[in-house]
Amino acid sequence: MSGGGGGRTIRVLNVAEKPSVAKAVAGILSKSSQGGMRVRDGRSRFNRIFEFAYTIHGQQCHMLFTSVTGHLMELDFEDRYRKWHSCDPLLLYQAPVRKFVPEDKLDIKRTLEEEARKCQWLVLWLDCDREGENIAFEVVEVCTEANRHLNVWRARFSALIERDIRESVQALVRPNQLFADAVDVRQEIDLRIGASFTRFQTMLLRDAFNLDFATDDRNVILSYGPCQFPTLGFIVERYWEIQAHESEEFWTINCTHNSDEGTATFNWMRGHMFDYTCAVIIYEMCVQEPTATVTKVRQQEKLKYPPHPLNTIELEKRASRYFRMSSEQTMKVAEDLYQTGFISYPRTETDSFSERTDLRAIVQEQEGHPVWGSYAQRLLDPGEGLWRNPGNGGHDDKAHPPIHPTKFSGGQSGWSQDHHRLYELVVRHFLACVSKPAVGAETTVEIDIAGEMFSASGRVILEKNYLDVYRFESWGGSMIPTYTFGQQFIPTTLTLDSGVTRPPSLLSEADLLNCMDKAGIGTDATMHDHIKKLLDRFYATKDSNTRFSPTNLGEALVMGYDDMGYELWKPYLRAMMENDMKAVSIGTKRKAEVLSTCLEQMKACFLDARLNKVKLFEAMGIFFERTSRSGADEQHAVGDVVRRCGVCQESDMVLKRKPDGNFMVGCLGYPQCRNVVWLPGSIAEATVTTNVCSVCSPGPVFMIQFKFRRLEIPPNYNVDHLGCIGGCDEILKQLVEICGTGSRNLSTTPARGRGTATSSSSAQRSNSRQSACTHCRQYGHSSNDCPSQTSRSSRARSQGMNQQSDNAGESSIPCDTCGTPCILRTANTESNRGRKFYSCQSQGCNFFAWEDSLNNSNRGRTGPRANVSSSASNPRARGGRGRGGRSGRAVDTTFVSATGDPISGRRCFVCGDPSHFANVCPNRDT
DNA sequence: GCAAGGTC
Repeated sequence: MSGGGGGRTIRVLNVAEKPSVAKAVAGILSKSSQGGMRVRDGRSRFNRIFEFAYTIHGQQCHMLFTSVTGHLMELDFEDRYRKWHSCDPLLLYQAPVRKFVPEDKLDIKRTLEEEARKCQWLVLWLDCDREGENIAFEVVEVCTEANRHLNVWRARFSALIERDIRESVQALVRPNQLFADAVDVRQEIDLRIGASFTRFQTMLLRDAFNLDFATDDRNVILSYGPCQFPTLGFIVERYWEIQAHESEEFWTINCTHNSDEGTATFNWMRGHMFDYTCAVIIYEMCVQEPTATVTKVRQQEKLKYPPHPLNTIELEKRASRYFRMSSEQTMKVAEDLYQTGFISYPRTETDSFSERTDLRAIVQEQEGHPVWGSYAQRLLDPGEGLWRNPGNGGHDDKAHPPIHPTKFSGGQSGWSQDHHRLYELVVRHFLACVSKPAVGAETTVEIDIAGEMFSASGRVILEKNYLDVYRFESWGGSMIPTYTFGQQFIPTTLTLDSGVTRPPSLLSEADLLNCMDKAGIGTDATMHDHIKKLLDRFYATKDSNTRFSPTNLGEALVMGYDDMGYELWKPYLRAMMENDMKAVSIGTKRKAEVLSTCLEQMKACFLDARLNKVKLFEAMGIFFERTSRSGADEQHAVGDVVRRCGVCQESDMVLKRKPDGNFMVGCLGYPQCRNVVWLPGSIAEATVTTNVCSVCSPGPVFMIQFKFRRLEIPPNYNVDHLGCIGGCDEILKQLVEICGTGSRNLSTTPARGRGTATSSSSAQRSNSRQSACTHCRQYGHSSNDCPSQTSRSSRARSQGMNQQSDNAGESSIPCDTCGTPCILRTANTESNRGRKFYSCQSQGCNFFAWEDSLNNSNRGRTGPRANVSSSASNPRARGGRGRGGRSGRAVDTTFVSATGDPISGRRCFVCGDPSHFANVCPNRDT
């Protein structure tokens, strides 16, 4: 870059990612400025503008320093795709998307525009990560729109430290388009996958099952997201592992030895054995020759190092572990402490301090604290030798330092207990980081009894060092007596003890954060959001011990996708996306290429999931009752689009077949929009074609290929007719006049002469003369004939008995919701293998019913609760989900012991009583 | 009404 060094002062607009950075950088740069720094408000009350003079490469600059608050723009679908019923969710894989500045950011946008118009340069001070680069381009877009002549620069800084900042402003570079592209890719993929799957599974399942946890299940959203689902996956996987665990007995030999100096406990170096017989043989050998010989005595100095400097994930994990504080609450409190200046920025990946940080100054501030002040003093006293430069955790986001105290407090009056705890954790953690490790002396003694090796160890803490201030950690010490190599002794006790294997614990919040961190799910700033989302969505619960279990809903959803064979609930998808993003950011893959490949794959996956929706139904059916109502969502499943709705102007009109077999063209916006076009009742088949009517507007209006029933139309009309519902089709109008519409064919009274028109508006007028059904509020039938009044099972049952599909050999029933034939299929999942079910063949329809639930009047098999208690269909009892339990070990083995006595399995070795094992034998010590 | 990512 060239400074120019001309006499003219240029105006430079500087933009940071957040107000605090704008203030900090402006503060640093204006320090030596002659006129000092002026502050004024922008249009947004949070984002103030700092002004001062500065010289960049000899160029006199009038610096204006302001900020945004994170992303300035949002990505969403274009308006016509934003309503849930506006389109088939499949379309969301190609629906146009747009970036825009949302309402609540318009103030910031106006400030940027106003200031940009008066400036010659724009310098971007966004965080130096991919998201920051993307935000930088959002700022560029807004600013260059207002002033095309702006010279755009990027400042790269690794910490808000004077030297860094002063260097970076003299070494401005151009913003990195590739970094921003990578984020564009992520945003678009997240949006399309999230919205399509969320709409799909919510509309599919919400109204089909009684979701007993929700007060109003109409408002429940069954969301899917590439971060929230893998997070749920971790919880479910652990839960299944626990369910699948089969406890197993094991045996171990323990030895103790009392001496004048105390007691040593020696552990069997084989650990434990699952084979009782083997364990007994070895134990007998030891008992026969019990003399122990010391084979090794090792003394070592051991160090216990203080933790690395604190980043967000560690803060959340430790607050959860030490205080049982949720990650969400931790971040809330940390944000508070940050806003009030007590701690540094709390969203950071960085766990090593820059060499330029004045660590001693931070310690110095704490010297006056009544509790840890004296420790801080010791740290700064060279005579104590307690100081140690902090370790490097290996993470650096290049934007923020590790979390550390920035202002002394002996406790503020307005602080909650959580504020006190968190501040204390941050301070003690920082003091620990710059302290020497604890030092211990560890002694290990190994002995040999009849060829079996045992070991004991003891530890003495020599110097506590950082443990003096970091009260959250401890380092247990235990003494053992002195032993010498070759020394021999007779053990005080030698026992054969039994134990049982235990399943792993449910995941704690710290475990969960760990899993997410390792798998790259979410960022330091969002991980707690994903966890909270699982609780908000009723996918998981957290107990008082901060341990997570899946709810029935969470388990059912994961099980459904798992049964489909998809790993949508595993972290691989996110990992793959992360790899692709990385590739885009370094230029080895192109943005468009990654987007199209990934979306193509996800679209195929979405289509397949939709075809296999029965798996989701099965899984949900295990935990929840089916509803008797057929919800509006289900009833108005997507059909082929005929035209845009002229009434609501928002949704599509689609061709549908009603339960009575008649056709109609209805608006997907139902029930908000009730626009409908009734068609003649004499239609046998109707298919939307790709032909567009050349007459009707607004277009396109896709024409429909009709096939009429010969005997129901006059002989001078063709059976086949390519028609239009836009109002231009005289033949269709005439047939409606002659045959009536399907809507009235349910009624026993002849419909002739009452149907009038096929255009939307006149159809509405015509319908307005009829009264709506009092049950379902639909027109076209009375409440006596309302399909929703007949129970699904009895209707489907009778239909199922009376109707057979025309397809050779295939049994079918008309779909309860859309009338399309439902083909009888056979389940092949573990839980329901061989069980028959009906599934609607219409791609957009969700109807599903077990055959036995339709045929058995007592519905015995279908009660979901019954399934839960049945081990055959209960996935919780399946085993094999996780690591799988071992099969029960062989018992009642008989062998002859060293003493010649027969010994059978599963009895106490000491007294022979089969009711207990040796470790609890009352006679053991005798 | 949907995601995840910034941020107040």
